[in-house]
Amino acid sequence: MAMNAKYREFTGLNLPAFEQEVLANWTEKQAFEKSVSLRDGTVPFVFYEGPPSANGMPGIHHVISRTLKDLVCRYKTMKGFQVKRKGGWDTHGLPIELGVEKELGITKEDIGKKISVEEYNAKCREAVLRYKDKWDEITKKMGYWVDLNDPYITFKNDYIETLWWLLSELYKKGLLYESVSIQPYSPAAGTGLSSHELNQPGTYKDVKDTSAVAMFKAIRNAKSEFLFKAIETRGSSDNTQISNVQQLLDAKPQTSDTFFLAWTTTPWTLPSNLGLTVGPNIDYVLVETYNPYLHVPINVVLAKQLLNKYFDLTDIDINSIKTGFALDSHIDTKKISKLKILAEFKGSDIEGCEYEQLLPYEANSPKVIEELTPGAKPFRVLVDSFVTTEDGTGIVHTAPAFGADDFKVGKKYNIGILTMVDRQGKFVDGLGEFSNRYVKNYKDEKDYVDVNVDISVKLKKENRAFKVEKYEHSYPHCWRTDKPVLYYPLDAWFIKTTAIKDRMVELNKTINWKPKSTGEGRFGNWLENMVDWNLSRSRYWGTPLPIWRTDDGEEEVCIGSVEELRAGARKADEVLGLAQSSKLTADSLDLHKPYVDEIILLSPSGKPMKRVPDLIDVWFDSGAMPYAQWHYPFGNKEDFKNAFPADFIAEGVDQTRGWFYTLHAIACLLFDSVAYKTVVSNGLVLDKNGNKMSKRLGNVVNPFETIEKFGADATRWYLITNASPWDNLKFDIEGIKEVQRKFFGTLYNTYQFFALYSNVDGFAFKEAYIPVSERPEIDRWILSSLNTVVKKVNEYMDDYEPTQAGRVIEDFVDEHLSNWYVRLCRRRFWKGEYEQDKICAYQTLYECLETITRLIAPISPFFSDAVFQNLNAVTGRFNAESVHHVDFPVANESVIDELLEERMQLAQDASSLVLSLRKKVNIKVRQPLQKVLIPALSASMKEQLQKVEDLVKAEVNVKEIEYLSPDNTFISKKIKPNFVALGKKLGPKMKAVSAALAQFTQEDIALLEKEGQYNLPVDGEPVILQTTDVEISSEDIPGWTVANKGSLTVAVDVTITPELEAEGNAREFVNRIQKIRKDSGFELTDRVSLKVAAANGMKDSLAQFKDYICAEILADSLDFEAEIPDGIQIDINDVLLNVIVLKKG
RNA sequence: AGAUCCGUAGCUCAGCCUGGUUAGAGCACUACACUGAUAAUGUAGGGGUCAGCAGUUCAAAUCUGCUCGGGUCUACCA
Repeated sequence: MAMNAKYREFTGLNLPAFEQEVLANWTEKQAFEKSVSLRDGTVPFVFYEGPPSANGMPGIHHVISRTLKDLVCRYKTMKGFQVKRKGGWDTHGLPIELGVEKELGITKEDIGKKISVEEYNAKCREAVLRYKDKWDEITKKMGYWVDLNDPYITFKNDYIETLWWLLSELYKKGLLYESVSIQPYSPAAGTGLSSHELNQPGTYKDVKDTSAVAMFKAIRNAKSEFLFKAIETRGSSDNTQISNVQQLLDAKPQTSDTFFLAWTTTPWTLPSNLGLTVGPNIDYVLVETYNPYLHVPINVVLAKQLLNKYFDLTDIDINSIKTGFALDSHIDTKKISKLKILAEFKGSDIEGCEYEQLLPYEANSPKVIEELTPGAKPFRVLVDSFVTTEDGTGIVHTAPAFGADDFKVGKKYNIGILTMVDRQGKFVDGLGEFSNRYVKNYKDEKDYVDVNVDISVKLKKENRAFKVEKYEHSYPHCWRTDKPVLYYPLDAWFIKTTAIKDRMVELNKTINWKPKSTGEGRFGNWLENMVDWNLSRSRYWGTPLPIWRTDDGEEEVCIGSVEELRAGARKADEVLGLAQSSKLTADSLDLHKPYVDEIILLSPSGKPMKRVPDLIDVWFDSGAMPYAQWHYPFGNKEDFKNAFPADFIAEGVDQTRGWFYTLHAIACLLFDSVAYKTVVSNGLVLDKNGNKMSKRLGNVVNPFETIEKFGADATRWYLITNASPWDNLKFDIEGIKEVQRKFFGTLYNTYQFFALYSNVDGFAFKEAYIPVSERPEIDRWILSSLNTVVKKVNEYMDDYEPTQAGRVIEDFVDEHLSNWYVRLCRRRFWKGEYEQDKICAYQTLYECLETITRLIAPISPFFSDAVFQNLNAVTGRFNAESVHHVDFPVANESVIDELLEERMQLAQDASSLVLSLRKKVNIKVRQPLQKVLIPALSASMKEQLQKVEDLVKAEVNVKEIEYLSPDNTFISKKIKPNFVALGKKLGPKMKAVSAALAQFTQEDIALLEKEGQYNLPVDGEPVILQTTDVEISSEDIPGWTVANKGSLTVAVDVTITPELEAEGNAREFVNRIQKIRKDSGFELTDRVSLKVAAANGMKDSLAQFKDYICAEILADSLDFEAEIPDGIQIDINDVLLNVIVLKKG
């Protein structure tokens, strides 16, 4: 390795420039590839790259999740693992289709008409990697190391073949099945809608619909007998609340007609009604009342909690209403004010009660129902927990075709299914006056008459409507046609994830979720409430479902490989006389539409089979990447085995039910394994005001600009340290600037400082490593702190807490290394000869810098490598080309000295206190003072302070420190309770004791200290206080200026004696001369001669400290002149004098 | 509607798990210092109903419940 003699020095901190240089260096040396290959033979650490879609531009939110992924991979590499990172691209799916349609100015309906499926898909394929260049660029510039030479691409035949294999495995296990599901459907557009489409802005609109409370007439039989009995006995009568009900009470039952009330906002679904659903634990009541439209007596059943929606119960507590309650008043005319409660019961009590069909026609006759669903038992009361008492009547009109819940409960009770609306959105034939009418105005008819109103009117007339009104609610609309969506039964293929739900829950518990709550809460709940995975998509650009079946649907096959397809096609060719094989050669093969749809296969009985038209959910594509990226099981079996499951994945929290779920589901289903052991879900990146970034708001941050302007490292450091990855990040450019200035600026300064003096002294770590124990206190201290930091950073990184790791490092660099170690040690670097102490200082600072570069390498890969390489170029301590090829620092526990770190904290606090006192009395630091007094509360405290005494004296410029022993009576003390200890002991007496302690005199405190305990009577009972029960600290030293922080108190003797003043003058003078040296552009080592014209007092001061002055300013001579006309005038403590500083030689 | 995260100084965040009496830091602002690291640094100052309410406790930013506000995901259902 080429060695440099000198450390490289820079003219300024320009992070982007650094980075370009480092990038070129990486490319040239193939640093990434080497970082992987250097770990050949070591334990692999498996990482999965969640494939981004390259049909859109990368945003700043991609930078954060990729930073997270990158830093973990870099860290693990430095920890000795081999971390391969195969990249990938997600290439299928709706966003791509939509993008293409927008570009071509077409809609879905035009596919197959204006443009062939073939052309359309070719366009999609083209669009898919449109921004790949931009992605590659951001990947490179942000320093994300991922292997993009051989990425997996989801549209490739090999990739799809693995998907087919997985699907065929599922099929073999009986986990892939076809069924009807209720999906959002747009009759106007003639297509099903995905949840994504339904979540487009503006699809949910507030609309006013005609809603009806329909009356379903109960049939008297064994199940419902108790209701009719209650009508005959008219309830148990005596719980009357309101008078004037004699009439009601005396009358015989006027009718036995009994109705279940059920509310709907879509009356058009009523002809398809097959059931009524009640909640098992909801309280229902049977009420005698009358029909508000026809004024005929009726009995109705509804949820008790919803009585007041229909009945005038002003000021009456519903819960107090019991059977027998009667009311006949006229308070609110809008509601019914005449009722009697005849019975009360739970929903489960009326399970199975039958009722008459509400709107019987030819098309929905029992005969038709039986034909559609043999054995179906419709028109019954069902029980399910989805029913609430939020709205309506607590009884849900159930039309299985038009609601997911309805479908589910209908299936449970086998009530059959009626779909009285066709795909155009109009009623089918055989529904009397409603036949062929559109259920919503789908065709923009000018004189459209709302069929829902007509249905309601009919119900009213027939004593089948209890209440009809306009109801405003939010309802989804098709984002393309703006027409209301309806939920409609469509054929779809499902994966039976519910079959292994328990196993998925169980395996999830073994996954390390960051943060934990996402795994337990969001993901855990999602698993608990899982439904089967609806795989089908009616689209064009995606992975085709590999199922072929005969026209009669009797025979079907699920193809699991290309070879199987070829064999099947050959067989079909032979028997059916086709020539398909040419479409299936390696060159011509394309497993997309329309090509695969053209392949005809042969059924076992010799019939042709066609592929079912569905594509599969793109989430299956990405969830299958652990297998498909290797083309498993068709090749690379070893690669797969070594890379499953993943040790670590990371994506945005929005992927919880996306990628995280599909990975988990497929792995559980087919491999009975988790797909990943640790998953980090990061939060969103918001703008600085906390708004979501969106193109519409124009608050999107361009990651290219950010990185070019501030550098990738500053951006990465900011993203990681500002907030935990899983918290949302309010992205503010100012924050990056701060990181740049504060963290990188400081580190850069520290390096520059080191390089400057090392180059002067020729330090190259050639000397033997000086044992830490032989180094000065402050060196041992910074090395102890450094190792403490190393220890913590390792712990945090192992725990996937990079934010904490970064903050610890940041704190060390700013507070300890720069603001204390370097500041206090500056003289050691530029004073004196190149001997032991100086070498100690160089070795110590070097070790700090070198260790820090390795610690920050995962988070800030560029700057760390630049500094590391510059250091290593001179010393050659590592045989490595890059910081990313070396090992991560491991803490040397033997160097960690907690007492030392503690006393240095004392020194820092003491110095800070003295400086603040100096400030208070306006004495500058350059003016020496004689003495500082510190009360030592214990022997150990005194010992601790003595060890750092010299540092404090130098830092605050005082001559001596004097300690006051604990038993002196000179200082006044204060006492306060040790709450933790006393609270446990005293409990409720705490307050009294606390108050008593506040009243303690100096004598009381002294007594307690002397005796070791104190008898304090509280409420007549004695309380014995031990010294450990209280905290005593010094407060004041009479006659001194004091300051304190915690238990540390310092006092300063502010008397300036003539000697001190003279020394102050001398130091002030040195300072001025140094400034002149610097201003004159002298080198650090230049020797000078000095001429001074000073007056009496000042002259004496300077003469007295002549040796000191000459040593400080590297002067060979200091001569006093009477007058120097052309000298430089300087001001020493308000005295003006002239000097001349001449460079020698 | 459900789940989940978040709410502490003008801004960005610690502290909360494990309750303890003056609630911290950085940035920004103001003033004063310092100066062979200088696009730095120190000291001091102002700035807080710890979102709100209730509870548990001798003691609550911290534990519990509810409410409000913001984000995300899921759902939208009579």
